[in-house]
Amino acid sequence: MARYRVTTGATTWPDDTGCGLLHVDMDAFFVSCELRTRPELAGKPVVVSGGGPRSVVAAASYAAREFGVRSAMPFSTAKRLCPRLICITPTPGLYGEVSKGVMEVFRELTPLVEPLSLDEAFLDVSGALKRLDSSPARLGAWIRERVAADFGISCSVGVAKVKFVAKLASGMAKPDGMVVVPSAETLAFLRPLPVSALRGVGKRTEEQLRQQGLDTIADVAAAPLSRLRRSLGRALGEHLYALANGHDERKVVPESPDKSIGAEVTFDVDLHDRAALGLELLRLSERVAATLRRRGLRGRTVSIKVRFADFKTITRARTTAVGVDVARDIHRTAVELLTEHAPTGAVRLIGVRVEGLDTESDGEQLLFESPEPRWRDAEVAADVARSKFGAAAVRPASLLTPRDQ
DNA sequence: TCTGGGGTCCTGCCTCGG
DNA sequence: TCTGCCGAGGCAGGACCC
Repeated sequence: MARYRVTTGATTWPDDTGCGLLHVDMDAFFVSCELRTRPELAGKPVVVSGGGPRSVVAAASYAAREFGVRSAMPFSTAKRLCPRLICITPTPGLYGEVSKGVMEVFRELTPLVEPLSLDEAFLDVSGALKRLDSSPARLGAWIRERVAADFGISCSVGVAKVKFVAKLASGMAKPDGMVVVPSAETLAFLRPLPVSALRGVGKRTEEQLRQQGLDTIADVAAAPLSRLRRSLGRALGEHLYALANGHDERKVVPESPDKSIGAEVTFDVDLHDRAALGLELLRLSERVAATLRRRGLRGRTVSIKVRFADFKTITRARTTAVGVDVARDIHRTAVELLTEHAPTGAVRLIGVRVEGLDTESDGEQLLFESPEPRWRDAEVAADVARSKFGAAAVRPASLLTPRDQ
């Protein structure tokens, strides 16, 4: 794969004709953000992690990765692998702020920027090449220089004809590199890769494919479509067959509407007490409702998620006639679901989610049906107070601690 | 190893109404 | 009036992604 790599300061450029898609991925993003104010930690094994007994690693520096530390790994495991590991707790707001700035740099090139998360985005530069008198690979190099100069963090870029190949390419470019897959070489690039490189193939599907003797993307590309449909289901079978043959019709979509908003919490120690769980549901409902109102959304379906001590996880949902964005309404439904439909037992995680979202204006007439519009006014007033005086400024009385009182 | 938190999408099952 | 069919929508669970 080394032949696709473009070295920094290159004077000759690969054939990138028809490669209008860039995937940009920040390297160890959360850690890189933190290191901007703590340069003395550069080159050391550092992770960003919550620090609680059940925390996992949110991001690991490349020095930490040399010890086998990976993101999503329990922090306790990471510490065992690397006893000298330095742990930084996440700084609220920091990553979003840096991300916003980086995305603005991307938009200097093209309005077709699709953020996938805080630290990565697809860019469709095909329409901008003429205007900028440039090529995709040159624009990729420009982005890497600008992000390093303006934000002090490195990023990796993949350049290809279709989204999923561009994303694979940026993964191979890591850290701090760029990989260009010429359009004509898409299939040759894909063929030797393991099936797990296909988007949508996780642990389970990989196992299933390997049991059928399909180990590489070339194997999947050559497999009969009917067999893939049968063994994986229609949607996934067709999806993987298309990807394996280099087809990915997805366009770069700058904005896609939210489908659901949720919040969940894992307790340091399992909770048994239903009253305590009810309070946690209230806390989570407050967070979800505030996010809904901030984004001008309401949702008709409220669901709860309960994970028990043995890791068995259930979800329960209820759809209402009226769209909600008020914590009191969300909480009421969540508690009903918990008491009426969830078995008792030690709980390690609880969550609340609101689905079936619509913008406030779409559901304006529903306002008149709302049983308690005054609660909404009160919560909106609380939003304003929080924005002025901080998140802890206003809370329901039931969430006050003895110290607050 | 002992498993976060925020999401999306898919599948299978069930119910309901035409 | 009863029955079967079918599509839509709700719901639960699972897989996956970042």
